[in-house]
Amino acid sequence: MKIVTYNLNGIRARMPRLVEYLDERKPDVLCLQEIKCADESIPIEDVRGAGYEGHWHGQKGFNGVAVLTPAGRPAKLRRVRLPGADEEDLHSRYIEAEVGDVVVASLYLPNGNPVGTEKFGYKLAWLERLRLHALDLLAEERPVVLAGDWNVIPTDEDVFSPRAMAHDALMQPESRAAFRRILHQGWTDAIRARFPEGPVWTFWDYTAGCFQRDAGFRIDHLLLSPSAADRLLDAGVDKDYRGREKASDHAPTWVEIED
DNA sequence: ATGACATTTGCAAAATGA
Repeated sequence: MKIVTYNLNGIRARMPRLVEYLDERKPDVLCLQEIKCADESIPIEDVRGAGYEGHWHGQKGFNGVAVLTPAGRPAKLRRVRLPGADEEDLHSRYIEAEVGDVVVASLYLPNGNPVGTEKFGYKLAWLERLRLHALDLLAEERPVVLAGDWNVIPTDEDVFSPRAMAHDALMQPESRAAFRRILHQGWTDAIRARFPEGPVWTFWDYTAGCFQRDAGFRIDHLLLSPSAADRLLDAGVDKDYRGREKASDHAPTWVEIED
């Protein structure tokens, strides 16, 4: 079972890449982020045409997440948005579904820049809400995959230049500590389990020729619960999609677990 | 410190991103 997370940066602008990906890689589950589109504007017929169906949690202009599965093997929707006191949070950043015996979440963490503003506070608060929900998910003692754009660079190994990014919200000590607090509940970072060291990038900025000089970082993560980690077969990044025409700034990042 | 570039909204230039 191949589970993929792909921050599209606009589903309408990215339809050729999305359909291509479904055709070529045929993922069992595709978690999308930043579809930047209200539910009623999603090009759903083109997704159907590629043989997929989805649960959508869109938003006009920005954010927006989804979980796609092949038609005829529908996922069962479990929830949209994170639980928590923050009922005024209208950002579409979380959706959770059940695919076979596996729970899969597609999440889009707040970026949090600039540091020192309410945006950074919102990021940390969101991570805390996610931490609490992740505990509940672990308590179910079943295979769970937390897949998405976490907007956290976990360590200095995960960025082309720690110095260049030193003041970015993605790698502040508070962001990293919050990520670790979740990880240390008992989750396995699938990419680091497969590639214990060295650079593995999932994002390359559009500016300054970052992709051409391979100046990227790792912010798209798939966290596996213990029983999902027991079934880990492989993981990777489909980097070639980042080099194609009209590419997203993120590359599809995936894990394969025993079916 | 700024902007490099990209997408969306709305139809110019601002908001958002990372």
